[in-house]
Amino acid sequence: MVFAGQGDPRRSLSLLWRAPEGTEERPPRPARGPKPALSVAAIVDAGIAVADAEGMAALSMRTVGERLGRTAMALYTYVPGKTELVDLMYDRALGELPTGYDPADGWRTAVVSWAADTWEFCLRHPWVLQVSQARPVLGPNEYTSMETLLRVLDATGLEPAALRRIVGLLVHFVRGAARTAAESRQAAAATGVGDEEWWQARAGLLAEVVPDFAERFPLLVRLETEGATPPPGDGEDAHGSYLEREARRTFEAGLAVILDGVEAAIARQAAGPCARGPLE
Amino acid sequence: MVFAGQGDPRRSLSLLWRAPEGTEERPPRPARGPKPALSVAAIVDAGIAVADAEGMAALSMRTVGERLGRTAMALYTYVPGKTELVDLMYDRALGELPTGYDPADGWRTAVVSWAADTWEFCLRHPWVLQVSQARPVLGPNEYTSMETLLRVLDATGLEPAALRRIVGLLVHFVRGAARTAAESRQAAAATGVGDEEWWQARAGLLAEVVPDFAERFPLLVRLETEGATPPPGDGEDAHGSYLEREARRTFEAGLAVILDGVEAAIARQAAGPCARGPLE
DNA sequence: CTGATAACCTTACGCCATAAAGAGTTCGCG
DNA sequence: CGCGAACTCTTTATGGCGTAAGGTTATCAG
Repeated sequence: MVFAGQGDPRRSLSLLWRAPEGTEERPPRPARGPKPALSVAAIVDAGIAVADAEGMAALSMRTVGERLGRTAMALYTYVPGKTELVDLMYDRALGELPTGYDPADGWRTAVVSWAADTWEFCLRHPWVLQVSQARPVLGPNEYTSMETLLRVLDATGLEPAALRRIVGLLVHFVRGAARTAAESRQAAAATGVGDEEWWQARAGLLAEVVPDFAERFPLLVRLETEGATPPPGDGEDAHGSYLEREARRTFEAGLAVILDGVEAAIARQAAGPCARGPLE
Repeated sequence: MVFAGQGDPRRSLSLLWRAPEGTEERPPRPARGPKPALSVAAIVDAGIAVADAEGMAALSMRTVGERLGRTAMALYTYVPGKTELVDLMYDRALGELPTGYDPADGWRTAVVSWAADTWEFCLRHPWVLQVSQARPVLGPNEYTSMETLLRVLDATGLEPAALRRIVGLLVHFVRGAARTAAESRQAAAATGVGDEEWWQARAGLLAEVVPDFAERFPLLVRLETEGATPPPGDGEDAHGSYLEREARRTFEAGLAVILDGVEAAIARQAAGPCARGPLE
C-alpha cells in the first residue's frame, strides 16, 4: 500500500495545486543555469504510462526515468520523492473523470452514470485502487470528483449526515467491485495466464488435493453448479474474460440494490423526523 | 499488491490443505538429518505477528526469520517463497472467523453479526485487506468462510444467480469499508501521527495553499460544516480515532441500506418470476 | 570572461527476494 | 562403529529498490 505525503506536506500540496506556469503565483523561472528539459507534468505522465502498462509494482523511479531518457535521480529535481509522484499521478488521473451529470433524468440515473464512469476509470488505471484512501491525497481533482458526486446526490434532499454515509457507501462499493475486476486483469497481465485457464488448472489441482471437497462445502458446490451462466464457447472476447464480465454484472446488480436502499431512506426521511431510518 | 501462488501451484495447495503431522497422508518424516527446529505453522504465526504489529510493508523474509532467531534463508526449507507464506498467513488468519451463525433470529440478524465479525477481523489483521482477491488463495479457511456466509444467506431463499451477486456485494462492501478504517489505523501507526492531528495540519495547509477552496467546492464545505457530529473533546479513546468511529458508523448504516435492498429483492422474487428485479 | 546556480549524473548505502553453494548435524545401513 | 546420505541452516552473491551525497556540466548575470 502506498501512503500519501510522508515528506514535507507543504511542498506536496503546492505541487498538487500548482498553478499553470507563468501565472502570478508562479514566476516563470529564476532563469539561471540550464533550462529544465523535463517538467513535473511530463514526469507524472510518464509515471501514469508506466503504471498503466506494467502495473504499480513496476513503477520505480528508474523505470519512469528511463521512459524519459534520464536516470532515476534526475526526477528528484522536480519531485520530492516517489510517494509525492504517486500522489500527483493519482490526482492527475482523476482529472479524466466527468465533472458533471445531467440532473434531468433524476438522481438515480445520474448516480448510475457516475458509477459506470468511475468503474471504467478504475479499469483504465487499475493502480489508482492501490492508493490509500485513509490519508487522502487532497489534490484538486480528488476534491472535484467528490463535489461532482455530491452535486448528483444533492438532488435526493437527504440531510448531511445521511448524505455523508451514502457517499461513503457508494465509493466503497464501486472501488471494491472495481478492485476485483482490475486485479483479475492485472494478474492475467502479470502472469500471462488468463482467468479461465487459471481457474481450470486450479480446479483440477484442488480436486486432487482435496478429494472430499463436495462434502465439506456443499453450498459452494451447489451454487457453482446450479444456475451458472455458461461460460462462452471461445475463450475471452473483446470485453475481457468471463470472470470480468461476471464482476461487471455483480457490480451493476449490487448498485441497484444499494440505490433501492437509498430510495427507502429518502422515503423514510420524507415521512418525517419521527420515523428514523438506518442512516441515523 | 500481493498476488497469490506464482510458484508451483501444487506445492502451494498441499501446504494450504496440509493434514496434521502424522496422518496417513503425511508420514511422520523421512527421519534422516537434524530434526527441524521450525515448522510451517511456527513460521506462519511469526509472519502474522510481524504483519499485525508492523504492517504488511514490514513483512520480509528477514523480519520473519529474525523473530524466530533464524536467517531469512532458513525459511525457504519450509516455505517455497514469500507469496506462499502470505497465502498461508491469510488462510490461517481466516480460521479465526466464526464458522456458523444462529439462524433463529432470522437471516438479517445473522448477516449483521457476520459483517461485524468480519469487520473486526479486518481491523485485527489489516494486512489481509492487501491480499488480492482476484486469484483467491483457495485455502480451507477461505472456503469455510464463504460456506458460512452462504449458509446464512441460504435462508433468504434467493435463487443461485441472485445469491452470488449478494455475496459479492456484501464482501466488497465490508472489505471496502474496513479498508478505510484499517488504513487509517495503519497510517497512524506507521507515521506516528494520529488522524485528528493529521487532518488539522492538512486543513491548515490547504487553506493556505488554496485560498478559494470554499468557492470551488461549496457542497463539500457545506457538508463538512452542517450536521457534523462534534469530535470528542479529548482526542482518541479506547475505540480508535474519531475518524475510525465515523467509518464504523458509515459501515453500519451502509449495511442497513444494503440489507433493505436485499429484502426488496426477496419480495420481488416471491412475487413471481414475471417481476424481475435488478438482480437478474 | 568569471562566478554562481541549476540540471543532471555517478556512486554508494541499506533495504528487499532469492539462487547457489557450503557448513554442520543426525540418522540408516553396511 | 563408521561412513555417507539426507536434512537444516548459514554464507555469499545477484539484481532489484528508494534516495542521500557529492561531482560535473551547461547556462545564465554581472
